[in-house]
Amino acid sequence: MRKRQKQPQEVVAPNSEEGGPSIDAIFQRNEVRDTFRMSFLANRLVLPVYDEIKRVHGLCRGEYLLLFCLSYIDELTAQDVAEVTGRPRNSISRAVHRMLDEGYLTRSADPADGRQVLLRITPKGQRLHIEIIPMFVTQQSAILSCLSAAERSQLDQLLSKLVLGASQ
Amino acid sequence: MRKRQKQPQEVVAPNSEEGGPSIDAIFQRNEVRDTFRMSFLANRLVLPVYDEIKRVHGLCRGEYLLLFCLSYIDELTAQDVAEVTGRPRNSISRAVHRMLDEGYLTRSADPADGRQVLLRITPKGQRLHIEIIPMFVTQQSAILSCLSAAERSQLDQLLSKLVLGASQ
DNA sequence: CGAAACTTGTTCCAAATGGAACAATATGTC
DNA sequence: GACATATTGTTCCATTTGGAACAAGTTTCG
Repeated sequence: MRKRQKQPQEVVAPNSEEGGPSIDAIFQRNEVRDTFRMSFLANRLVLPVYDEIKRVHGLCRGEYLLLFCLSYIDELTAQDVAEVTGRPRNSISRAVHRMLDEGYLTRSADPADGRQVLLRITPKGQRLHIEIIPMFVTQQSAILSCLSAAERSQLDQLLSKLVLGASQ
Repeated sequence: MRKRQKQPQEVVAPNSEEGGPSIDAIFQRNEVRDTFRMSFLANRLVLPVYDEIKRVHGLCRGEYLLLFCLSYIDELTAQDVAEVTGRPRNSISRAVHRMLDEGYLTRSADPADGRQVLLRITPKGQRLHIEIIPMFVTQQSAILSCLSAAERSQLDQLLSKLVLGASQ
């Protein structure tokens, strides 16, 4: 009988339980295995945490990504964040206003360019970031726990190389 | 001056151009590097192709994922697809109706269980899949082109292991 | 059998998302 | 300087998305 638990994830999951269709076929026997396994893993890493962030703190993904960026770089414009996160500018704009209202951000006109507005994280925003980041750490550790230290370092190097190559 | 091209991507991109904030900081110096690099890569692999699919064929991501699943497994219920793709059932339901209207799918009552409906891909759906898949292949090749054959095989093994571990 | 509990697919609704057009400012070129 | 062009942030609107409730069918277990 079909009797599997729902798993929050994207694309495809291997499924070894009897009774269901042999879903491994999707993962094993397709032309773009790497693409869909990567997508699957990314979503496993990230989606449960975004759900939790929304549940606990009421922030949607775009809003948290804004906070995340500003946690590592002192000062950014909305345009910077749009480029960095790859989201359209209007989404950033919305997120900025929401985060301003909540007091997680400050905004100041750029004296050098009247079009731009400089964004900075507030102490309140930093506290929120510090509260949230452990969720990602936990999730990442769980997913990576099946790798040995050597394998993890391999993965680290491969990801570096790929990200560098992909962002030219 | 800030003069970078917009790149379609998620989360964060390293940015080596002078003038902008040193965005590498986000990628290099954070506690969940692997998570965000993986997310970045997944989106680089997948988003431009989904955009193209929508532009050319008018299918949204959920609709294409449905087609994708049925291309590799003969017969699935909506519930199966929901589990496999990790999307909520109502999204699948919508996608199924849309794809039925377009003639990419067929539906037949399951004689063994009156609640379920069995989905199958049509020849028209298969033709569409065959037309789309090369886009993913091209994109994946481009992203992986910076790895040697040995590194690609390393990556393959690591992804297998991770996916297996992540889907228990 | 029959009542409670569960599963499947659907509809309804509210939120998130992204494209397009827009006003304000900057830049480039003559 | 003046005009065309580009950039930034915003608003508007249509689409996508996901949670919650629901009806119909199935299973469990007394």
